[in-house]
Amino acid sequence: MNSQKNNNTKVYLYNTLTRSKTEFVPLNPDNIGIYVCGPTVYDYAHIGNARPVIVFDVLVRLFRHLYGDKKVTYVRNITDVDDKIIDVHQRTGESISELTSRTIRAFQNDMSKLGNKAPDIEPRATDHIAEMQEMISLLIRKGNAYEKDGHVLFDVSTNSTYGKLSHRNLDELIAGARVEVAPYKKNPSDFVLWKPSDTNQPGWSSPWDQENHPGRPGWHIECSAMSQKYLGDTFDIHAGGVDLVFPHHENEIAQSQCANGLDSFAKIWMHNGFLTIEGEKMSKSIGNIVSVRDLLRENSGETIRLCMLMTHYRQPINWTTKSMKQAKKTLDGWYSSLKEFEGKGQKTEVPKKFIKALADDLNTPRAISILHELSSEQKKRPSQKNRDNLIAAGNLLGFFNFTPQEWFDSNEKNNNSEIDVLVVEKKILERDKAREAGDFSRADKLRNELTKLGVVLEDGPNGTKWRHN
RNA sequence: GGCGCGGUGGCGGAGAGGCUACGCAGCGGCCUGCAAAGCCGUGUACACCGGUUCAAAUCCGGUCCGCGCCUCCA
Repeated sequence: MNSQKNNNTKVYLYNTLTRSKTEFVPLNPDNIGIYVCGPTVYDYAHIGNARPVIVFDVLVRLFRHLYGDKKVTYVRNITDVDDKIIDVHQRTGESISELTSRTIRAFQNDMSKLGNKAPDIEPRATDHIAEMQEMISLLIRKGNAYEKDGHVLFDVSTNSTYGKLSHRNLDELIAGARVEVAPYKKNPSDFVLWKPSDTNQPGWSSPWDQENHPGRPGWHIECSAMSQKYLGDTFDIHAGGVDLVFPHHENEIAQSQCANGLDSFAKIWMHNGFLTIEGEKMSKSIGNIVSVRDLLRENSGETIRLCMLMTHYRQPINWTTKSMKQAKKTLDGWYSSLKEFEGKGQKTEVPKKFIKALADDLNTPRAISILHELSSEQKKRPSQKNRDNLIAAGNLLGFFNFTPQEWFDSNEKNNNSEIDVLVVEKKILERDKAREAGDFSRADKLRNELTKLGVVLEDGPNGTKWRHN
């Protein structure tokens, strides 16, 4: 319905390339291209993997709202060839194709539960080996890459602008190199475009095979090849976690620009901040990896999403159960303000200031404060219009996918309580009788019993309602 | 060592030269048989030291602390 939008909301985005916030001007307002680095599929997604997905889902929603549903192409890749995948395969014996397709399904399922819309295109690296090989050949022909012992390496010294994204210069990189220099590298900073596989590793035949030994691509080349295929040589936005700035994105830029021209490739680079768990880095050795799957067992996807969006995307975020509780409480409040005038909602314009907050480099915390305002307005002066406003704004962030009834009912499940509804109803009836009879001490006793069970009673003009605490 | 980010009230978290952020919690009140919800009101803040300015949490310099990347980890 909103395929054609005209509006004059200016969007400002922080660009890692320039280290500044500038007005976003689409290369082509009829087709805005966004490429987000997706997961390597060797294990269930953890909460850190979810951050870019949620954050850039909001960006895509905003763009669709401003420019029209059909005017945005959102690509998020899937890395399904990688040494970590091979490791898991060799450890567990599960075939690589089984492991990756199972993990992809789980990822898509988890992300959808977090309120994320699927990307338009979700290309898999292994479906694009030919495109990668083509780009590698081109780089060799142009003199930007060389072959050595079955490896193809990118020759960083041929790229005068190398380091412009991460603001490093080659001399520093060489001087500060902590990595052992592989014997086949001309320069310590050269990186692999293609490498030979052992017999027990997945491989594809290539022009660089030695004695018919197949090989596999290096990490960075897939994003260069796939973004080019689906978004063209030059497109609007490339995004991912900050940790990808170097070397991944730096290397992508080097490959793509050497292949397609120095002014090609993504115009704006966006990076979300890092996430820690209760103040510590998430790591296997500490054993504090929090999977989305586990969180979803006890929390609604909307709660997790709100918790994520309460912090601005470029800020570091510390993931705690405390902030999850606060997010849950906030959503309870919003949903309870939606109880009135339920039913025939109307599509309304999303309040301007809400859009403006998001258009200011995705300022979700400010957008959320406006949601509070709208919710409070609805509590003070309930009306269909106020309700619709709150819903429209919330929807744009991916909230309010439930009715209030569904929302509060699901609390029950998430609390995984063993509250017996019949017992509760019976006690409430007893209490009502006691109250009518003026036996308030008995009424209070019954209330206390229910409180202990985690049931909150709300006496209103239309009788007593109850909900889970 | 190099590159980069950050330190805001009890907690979470925006803002970025002068104007209440906001939310949670707290406190006082209204309402209520009592509560809950809701409403009204309210306190506490910009790591430290200098500087620029009529005015600095916001700009500049320095110090301290925390974190990330430089290891195909988002």
